[in-house]
Amino acid sequence: MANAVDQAAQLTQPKKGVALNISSDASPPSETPFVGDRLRELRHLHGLSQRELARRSGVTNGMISLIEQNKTSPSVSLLKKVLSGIPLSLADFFSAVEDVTPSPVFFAAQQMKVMDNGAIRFRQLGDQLGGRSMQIMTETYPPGADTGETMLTHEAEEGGFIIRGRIEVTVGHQSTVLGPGDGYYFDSRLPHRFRNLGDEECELVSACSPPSF
Amino acid sequence: MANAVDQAAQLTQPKKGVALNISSDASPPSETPFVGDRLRELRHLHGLSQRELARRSGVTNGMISLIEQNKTSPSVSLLKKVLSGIPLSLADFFSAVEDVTPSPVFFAAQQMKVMDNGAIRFRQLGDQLGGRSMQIMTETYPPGADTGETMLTHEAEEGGFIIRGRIEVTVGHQSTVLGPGDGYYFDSRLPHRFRNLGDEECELVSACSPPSF
DNA sequence: CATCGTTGTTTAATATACTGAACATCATGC
DNA sequence: GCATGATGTTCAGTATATTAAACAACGATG
Repeated sequence: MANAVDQAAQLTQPKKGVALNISSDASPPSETPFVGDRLRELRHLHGLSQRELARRSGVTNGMISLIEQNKTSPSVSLLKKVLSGIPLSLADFFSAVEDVTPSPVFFAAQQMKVMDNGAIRFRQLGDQLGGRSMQIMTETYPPGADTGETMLTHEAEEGGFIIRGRIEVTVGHQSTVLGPGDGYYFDSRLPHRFRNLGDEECELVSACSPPSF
Repeated sequence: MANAVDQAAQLTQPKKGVALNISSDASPPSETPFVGDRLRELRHLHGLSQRELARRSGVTNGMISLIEQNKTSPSVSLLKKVLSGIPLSLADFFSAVEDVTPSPVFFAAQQMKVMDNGAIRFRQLGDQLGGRSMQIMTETYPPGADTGETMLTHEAEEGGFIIRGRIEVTVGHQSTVLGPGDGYYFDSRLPHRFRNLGDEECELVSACSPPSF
């Protein structure tokens, strides 16, 4: 397949030593410039200095500097050593070329999205979950609260821990009453239902992957 | 900080080729042996000879031979040239065969796997998580408990809610103290650390997708 | 101000990657 | 038998990657 292109490419082979222009005046004998760019980005993302990464990986800081400036193309062997200090696999290093800055963000504290079902109260971790792989919530069921039978069409898994109170969990045709410290885990496509049969409030922490809404 | 350690470390630096400890005797100092293996496999898969691949990629056949015997670790730049003759991207070359085996099953109640870090106690939801997409746990940190800096090489996301007590969460170079009702969410590849700085036990519910261990 | 302790960059020396050309084998054909 | 042409390997020479140590610049001490 497509060897006309290949033949054309051969014509452009830089012959070598004779025509070497490199070290003369300017700078860049560089190839694969994305390598240095990505390394620098990753290093910053992890809050490491060149020397700190050097110490962790057993590579000299000068080498890391040269790589990041694309003044040299590291051997696979050395690059692997460098990445071991982050740490990151070669596969991830090269695969995430497009994945440069998207989802991986950190946040904490109480950026919660509170939703209300009339009876049941949800506090979702993070007010927007675009691009995330999980949806984590606390769910509070007053006495008598009932989700009714819930069905999801898309593929997901769901689980959680009971924090306080008791609640009846029904999945498929199995039914159990769970209390503090108990947990559940099931395929979201199965019909499921949560009911607080007791006379005290029930709270649980749940996680769903991928997010359901 | 701590340069006595650094000085000590310098003493142990393997000076160079002389002190090579790696392989036995005959074999050269090869690292990343999978590179040569994978290249040879791919070349055969495409029905190419070393010389044919050399011609297409503009790299000498001798070099390809050396790489495939793991007698040298090619520069990223050269490896890219070689792969362009197949053709194949660096990302595809390094992307390992990650088998995704989905088998979402249902279970409930208290089939917990309790683990112990010496200080920190984990209660994992479900005693086996083969094929599951999430790992859900309660984690209990006694006063003073500290995970140390934790890093993961594989791609994952992680989040949780604080149930009781307070805990310091550090992700990348950001740090926050969280209390009951607070939560966190981050990319697991970022270095992270949990420390209980207070004098009362801290409990939280966490979820990780995909499971980390 | 001087003196650390960081940071990233650069430079001479050296180890090693890389080339070009040879070597070694195994086929095929005459 | 000696060719010719394919294969993969090895070798000397050269270009380049890599090291160790210096340099330059910024902040925080005191």
